[in-house]
Amino acid sequence: MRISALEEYGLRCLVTLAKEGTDGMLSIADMAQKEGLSVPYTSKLLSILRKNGLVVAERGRGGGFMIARDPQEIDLFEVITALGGPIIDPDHCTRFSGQREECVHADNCSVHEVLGGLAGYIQEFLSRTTLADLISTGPVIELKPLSSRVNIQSAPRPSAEMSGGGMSADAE
Amino acid sequence: MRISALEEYGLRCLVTLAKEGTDGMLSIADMAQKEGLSVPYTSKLLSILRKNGLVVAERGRGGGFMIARDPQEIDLFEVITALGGPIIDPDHCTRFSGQREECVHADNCSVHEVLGGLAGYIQEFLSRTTLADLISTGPVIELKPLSSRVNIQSAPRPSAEMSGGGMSADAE
DNA sequence: AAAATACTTTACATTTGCGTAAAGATTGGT
DNA sequence: ACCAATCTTTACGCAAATGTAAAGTATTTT
Repeated sequence: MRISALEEYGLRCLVTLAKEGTDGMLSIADMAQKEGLSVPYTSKLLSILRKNGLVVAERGRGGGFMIARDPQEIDLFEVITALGGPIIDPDHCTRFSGQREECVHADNCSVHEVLGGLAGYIQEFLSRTTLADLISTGPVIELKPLSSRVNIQSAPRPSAEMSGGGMSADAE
Repeated sequence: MRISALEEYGLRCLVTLAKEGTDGMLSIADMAQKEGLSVPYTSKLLSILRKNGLVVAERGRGGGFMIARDPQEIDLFEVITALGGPIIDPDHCTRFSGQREECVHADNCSVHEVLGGLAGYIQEFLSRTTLADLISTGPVIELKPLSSRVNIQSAPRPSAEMSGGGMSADAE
């Protein structure tokens, strides 16, 4: 359960483009420069965003990328989903079926249910935050309404450790 | 942003152990059987859970694994963190620094802030759900209070479950 | 048109996570 | 003691994600 590199960097690029306004344009080189990323990687990133309708591209001399819509009309759920795929796969149960064809908990799976609930919960948070919220001028973001924050990073971890992995996005 | 295999399967094993009660014991072979996983993989999973203090192991003939505490005392944040690492890395900013030594948004990073907020939000959800909530007998899990759900891929499922009897031996 | 600019696509190397396999260590029964 | 059951640890192969590289396509300027 963590943010993938594509999600992180892609969101950043989008925020940077949003700051340029709906008619401002940035080339791949510009963006790479601004974000401290390599040109090829930035290229891939913007390409994914374009294929998902979040930015529009213009080719040829003087070309570049532009945000596709008003930042207020782009929420983070759309962005994260575009870059990292769905929070919970539609084929969750076949993906995590272990050695069998079908998951042993095919029906009556409390784990799947609670994780589905979590996915919805996350979606709710992301949906009510837009790019516009991320480019407001204040030093600290004012998160929308009921964002009940909690101190993060405080679970005890006795020993040993492992890391979970991310997944990637796909687009046409 | 998705659930890793370790998180999914590890949580399932823990739930299965929780159903056995605080004095029920399951061997790796039993668990592999019950969960439809391979024996070596189950071994690794339970080993991680043990190192994180979520289960206790007993070696030798008649040995196996037992849940470490009352299911009511184990919340999902601890489980997910144990299996998949922190939602947001403490070294988030150096991990996602692009080509530079330090992230270009080192300070004043609205993206980092909102993702930190998301992590806290997720933690809040996971913290208020315990293993006990996942082994209740009702047809559908009753998620704790304010879980503002949104429709997503999780269909409600009927329930009729039984937990198989385990084997037992004495505790460590 | 030719050349320069800039996006587009495909292919590839590297790293990380997933899952398997095999050898080691500990306990209990005979 | 010895053997069998069972957890423990380490090492390995495979697949997916990360990031790079290079060749291709479109547009504008001269």
